[in-house]
Amino acid sequence: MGRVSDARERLLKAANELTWKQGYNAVTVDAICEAAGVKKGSFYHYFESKADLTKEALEAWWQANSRPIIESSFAAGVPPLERLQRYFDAMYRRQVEIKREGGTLLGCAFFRLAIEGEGVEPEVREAAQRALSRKRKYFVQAIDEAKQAGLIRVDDVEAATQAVYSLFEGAMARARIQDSPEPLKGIYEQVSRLLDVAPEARDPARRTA
Amino acid sequence: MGRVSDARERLLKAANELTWKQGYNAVTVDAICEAAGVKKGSFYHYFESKADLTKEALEAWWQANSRPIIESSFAAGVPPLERLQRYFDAMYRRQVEIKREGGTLLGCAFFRLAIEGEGVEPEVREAAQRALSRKRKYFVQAIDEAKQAGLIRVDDVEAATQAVYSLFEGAMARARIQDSPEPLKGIYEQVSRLLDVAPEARDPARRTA
DNA sequence: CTTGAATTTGACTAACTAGTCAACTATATT
DNA sequence: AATATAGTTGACTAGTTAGTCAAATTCAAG
Repeated sequence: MGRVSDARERLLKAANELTWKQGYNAVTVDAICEAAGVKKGSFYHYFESKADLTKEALEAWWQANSRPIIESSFAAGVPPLERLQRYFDAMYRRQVEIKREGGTLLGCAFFRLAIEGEGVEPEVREAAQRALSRKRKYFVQAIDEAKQAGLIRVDDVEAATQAVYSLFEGAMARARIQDSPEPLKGIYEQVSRLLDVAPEARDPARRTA
Repeated sequence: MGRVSDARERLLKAANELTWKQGYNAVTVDAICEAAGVKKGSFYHYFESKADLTKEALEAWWQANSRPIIESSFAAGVPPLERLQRYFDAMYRRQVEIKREGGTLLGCAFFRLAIEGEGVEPEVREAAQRALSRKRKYFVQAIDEAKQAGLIRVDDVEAATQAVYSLFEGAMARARIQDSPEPLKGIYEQVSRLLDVAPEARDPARRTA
């Protein structure tokens, strides 16, 4: 019973866009409401607080955007190293598109928020960290499988995985800082050195044997 | 003539500490004044605005803290690869100490600020970016020298340097996010794989020949 | 068509925000 | 000791902030 509305979804979307661009503390509830075309009274009908909205917006963003992209790159049938390559490629293209559409390259929304540290409600930070940790698991699994399949020769797999993930997130963050996709170029080549990819497994997209 | 005061220095110091921990927008002028033991009227005697203070605080921090540390690691007499090793080591120890002293691991103050993007005055962001770019130059030079000295075998030096720097900043940022120095462990080993360090030049600190 | 729950609205508060200012105080220099 | 100058103070403004609320509106379901 009662009327129906997509105001909640519009608020989640607006919150994400603004927070991704400007940061948690720079974004006001009023600005989110205006961007969503929703009055403040309605805002508090749907969400308890700004922190509550942001937390839910992050989770919704993960489910609706990040997860589909990452899962299509890290699909089960794809060979482990090619998963990484696909993902780096997808992220490069995505960031270029974000910049083309919105004028600014934004990097990773979760990393952006998680790094804010104190000065952001713990519940929000935790939501961002949760998403990052889910993302990292895809890296860990792919690299583990690559090791088991003998595609990489690295000894300390855990340390190498840490490095691969740091390199990727670092490049994404630097791309944002420089407002340019440049740091994201050719990541897979660098990663293949970190993992000591066996020569016969190099450049999996082009391999024939 | 007139009286003397260290209020300006106290303000710079307080601004840096608070902004590093909480971020630019989460920190208020009132909070900075209170931490510095300075009344608001005095604040505006020394600085035009919050952005002005932050900008100057970043520059002062670079000159008084970051630069000395980086220059002692990247000293001219030190072999290029050992410079990197020294720097990673110094940063690891420093972050551990910051966490011990302040309860939270803070990572890189400039990276933290530069990543905020819109929602921070351009002058402030530019000051942070300037510091990051100065830092990066030490990496570039060391790696160039290593290449010229035949210590590394990597072909695309520029791409490798980008990766080394992304890996380092990514690890620092992740250390902050996780509030743990874990991602900073053993970075040099990973870097030496990125650079394809010649076996005879590995682990420069321990080399005898 | 009635009902009643879901949704919308705009005016409201109380706290906080950056920044201003004129009067006041201390002191280095002469 | 005089005095100009640098530094200090606290009360002030005007705008913004997150969050509240009671009344009005809409519409799905009976």
